[in-house]
This record gives sequence, C-alpha cells and structure tokens, in this order.
Amino acid sequence: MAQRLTTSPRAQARADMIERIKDTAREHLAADGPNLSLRAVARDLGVVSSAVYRYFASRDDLLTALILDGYAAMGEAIETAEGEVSRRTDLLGRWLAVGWSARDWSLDHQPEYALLYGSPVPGYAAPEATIEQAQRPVTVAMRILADGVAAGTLEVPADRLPRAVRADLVRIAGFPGFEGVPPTLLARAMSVWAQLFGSISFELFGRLKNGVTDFDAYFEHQLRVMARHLGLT
Amino acid sequence: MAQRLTTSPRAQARADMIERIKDTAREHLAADGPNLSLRAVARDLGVVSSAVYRYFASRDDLLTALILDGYAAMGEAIETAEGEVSRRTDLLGRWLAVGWSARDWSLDHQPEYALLYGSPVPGYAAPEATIEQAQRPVTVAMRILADGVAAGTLEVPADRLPRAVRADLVRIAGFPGFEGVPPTLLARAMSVWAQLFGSISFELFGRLKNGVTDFDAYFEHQLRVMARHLGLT
DNA sequence: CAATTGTCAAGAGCAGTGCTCTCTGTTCGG
DNA sequence: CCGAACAGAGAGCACTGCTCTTGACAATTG
Repeated sequence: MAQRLTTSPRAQARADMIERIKDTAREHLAADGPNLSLRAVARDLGVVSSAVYRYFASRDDLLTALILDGYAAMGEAIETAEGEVSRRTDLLGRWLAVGWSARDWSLDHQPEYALLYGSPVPGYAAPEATIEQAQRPVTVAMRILADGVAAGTLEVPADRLPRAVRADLVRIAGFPGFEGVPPTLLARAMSVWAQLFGSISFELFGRLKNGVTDFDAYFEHQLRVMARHLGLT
Repeated sequence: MAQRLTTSPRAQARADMIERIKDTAREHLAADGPNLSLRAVARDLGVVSSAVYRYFASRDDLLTALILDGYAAMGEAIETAEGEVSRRTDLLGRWLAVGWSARDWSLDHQPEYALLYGSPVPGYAAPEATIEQAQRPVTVAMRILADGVAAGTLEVPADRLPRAVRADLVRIAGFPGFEGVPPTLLARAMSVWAQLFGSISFELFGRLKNGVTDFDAYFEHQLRVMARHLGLT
C-alpha cells in the first residue's frame, strides 16, 4: 500500500511520458491550431502513433486533458495576480488584476484559449470535470464582489429583475464560491463576465484588427467601464 | 456581348452547381461541425470528389464562400428585423430587434455562427472580403445610435476617454456607416457589442448550461441592461 | 454543317489522418 | 525468479484533402 502511494519507477515513467505528450501536444496546438495530429505528436516524441494510445484512449481524451490543464493554468494565473494585490480593500485594483491577468494569459496561450472559450469541437462533448474547472476563473471575481458587499463598501444595485431571471440568479448564487453575492449584483457580474470574454475573443480572433490600434489602452478602458458597472470605484 | 451578359446555359448550370455544393456543405456543417469534408459533400451530390474542385479551388475557398454567405444572411436578418420596427423614433425597440434577431439567427445557424464568431480555422487566413462583410451587422446598430443623436433624443455620454483610445475611436467613427456617432458613444457601443456576442457565445457554446434555465428571459434582461448603458430608454 | 475549343466528371494515386489489433520485448513486484 | 503487467512496434482499415490524367460532352466559331 505504501509503495502504491510513493510513485514507483514505472508510475513515474508513465507520468513523465504523459507530461511529455501533453507538452508536445501544446506545441503543436500553438503551431498548427486545434487540428491536433496525434501522429505528429508521436513523431516528435520519436515514437510510433499507436504508442500514444497507451496513455490517452483517444485524441479527444488528450484534448480533454489539455482543456483541464488550461482552465487550471488560467485559473491559477488569475488567482495569483489577484492575490498579489496587497490592499485587499482595493476592490477596483483586485478587479483590474483579474481582468488583465485573464487577458494576458489568453494572449500568451492563444490556441489553448480557443480550445477553452472558442467554438466547441464538433463531436466532442465536454466531460463533467471540465465544466467544473471552467468556473474557477469566475470564482475569483465573485470573491471580490462578496468581500465588497460584506465590508459594506460595495453598493448592491437595486435593479428590477424579471421573476424568471431572479429565480435563476438565486440558484446560481448558491454555487460554491458564489456565496454572498446578491442576485442583482450577480446579474451585473454575469453581464460583465460575458463582456470581458467577448472583448478578449474579439481581440484574439482578429475582430478589432482594422479598427483599434492601441489594444492595451482600449482594454484598460473597457475594464474600467466594466468596473463602474459593477460599482467598483 | 449581349450573350455574355444574359446568363448562358452553361453559366447557369455552373451557378446552380455552386449553389448545390454550398447547400449540402451547410447541411454537413450543421451535422458534423466545422470539420467539413469535401468528399462527403461530393458523395451526397452523387459526384466524385475531384469534381468539386471545378467549382472551388480548395476546401478553404468553400469555407470562405460559406462565411461570406453567413455574414450576409445574418446581416440581412438583422436589417430586416430592425426595419420592421415601424416607429423609427423608438430607439429601444429598434435595438431590441437587433439583439433578438442576432441571437435568433445564431441559434438557428449554430455551425455557421461558430464559423463566423468562434475560433478561427487554423491555417485559414480570412480574406479581405470577409472582414468587410463582418461589419454589416454592427452597422445596423450604429444607425440607431446616429439617428438618436441626430434627433437629439439620445444623450451623448460625457465619459472621459484616454488619449490613445479616443484617437482610435475617432478613426473608427469615420468608417462608412458609422457616421454621426460621437467617440464616447462609440466606445459604449463597442463594449455593448462585445457583450452581445459574448452572451450569445456563452449560451451557444454551453457555458451557461448549468446555471441559467430560462435563456429567453435572461437574454431579454441582458439586452435591456445593454440598452440602458447605451442610453436608450 | 463540321470542326474546334472549353468545360465537365471520372478515376487513379499521394500523403496524411484516427484508431485497432497483434506481436515482441522489457521491467516491476510478490 | 518467474509470471504478470506494461511499453512500443508494425501492419492494416477506412477515411481525409488534393493533384493529375483521361475521356466525353456541349457550345461557339469558321
């Protein structure tokens, strides 16, 4: 039993190989886009294609692993950036840290971003685990709002919400990590979140290319507009 | 010379074939996602694969044609819906028509939406013509704002814009169809546009699935939030 | 009207894909 | 130390986009 827990040499070798496969897969993702070729990955590793199937049951399985890693990496990047804001009462600063780190990570990992937030792969049905991990980034933002509400420094908007919308929001507010965010504020948060990733997608997918030139300034401005909509000063 | 202009039987047959190819390609797009197979399309048409190359130089060319058609179709759907609002001074009504028709079209043409607004195809570089057509839907929204400004019924926001952002916006405001929209309002419009398509993408790509249940009510609410941000009453 | 020219589809073939199956070595663990 | 678990190789299937050559047909011209 103890041996099972301490990684045996074989298990270690296996874990290493899995990591190597994922790494080269990420490289190919960056080079050739989402049309990831298992054979090409195997070739790069000096291994025949069928060998890869010892580690991943299918190409989709490999993609799922990359997606999970992606959400984790992005989530961690955002959590770290947000955690480095020393004045925890500086809600605006914390929000800006979230926004910028989300965009920075996306720009630095464009193919992975496309995998996470782009069009879903055709036959591919996202496993339960992925949609769980997907909430990790947004949770950071929710904590900022909850902190503000708890401290009384963040005004809860008095928006009128239609019945059906309110019912959904009340349920969503019960998700782990979303506690302490009242429905009206949550509604605004979800709007802002759509706007944040809409903006990132527009920029990454080239939809602003023949308009905006100073992307950083434009994004900063957008972030501040969102902040004002959330009531962050 | 006259014969050249009136479609000769051959040119007619050719145009028909092109249309048939695009139609079946759209069907396959709907069934199997963006992994469009030229061979499968040819099979459906009872034709060998190489024959398709008489009409489209490559698979990418066929995709480009579908993308162009997609923007045109979506643009037309939005223009029609917006045009059917009889009280032209009802800016909010016109905006709601734009938003709803954009979402309706997207829901009814999910694979095409993914092609237009999802992650870009890897090796595929969007030709100039596509990014031109891509502005057709947004132009409709701009006209609403310009009409409001011209009539004096829409207040121009007095937002403070950073220098670099303002410079970009002034240039963008000069695009054909964007005339009469002052920079501060344009900034808000672009935010809202990102939010609109962020919301549609979130819904279509399943990112709201384990939260929202009444998608229509949620979207309507979002649209009204956006409208308020634009100053539409 | 006949000949030529342009167009079309077919078929073979190339290089690549995901994936399965069988076979041979190697290495670990009781 | 030996049986079992494991890793990789290789062949093969059905598929993909794309190219090139060949033969048939129709349209336009002399």
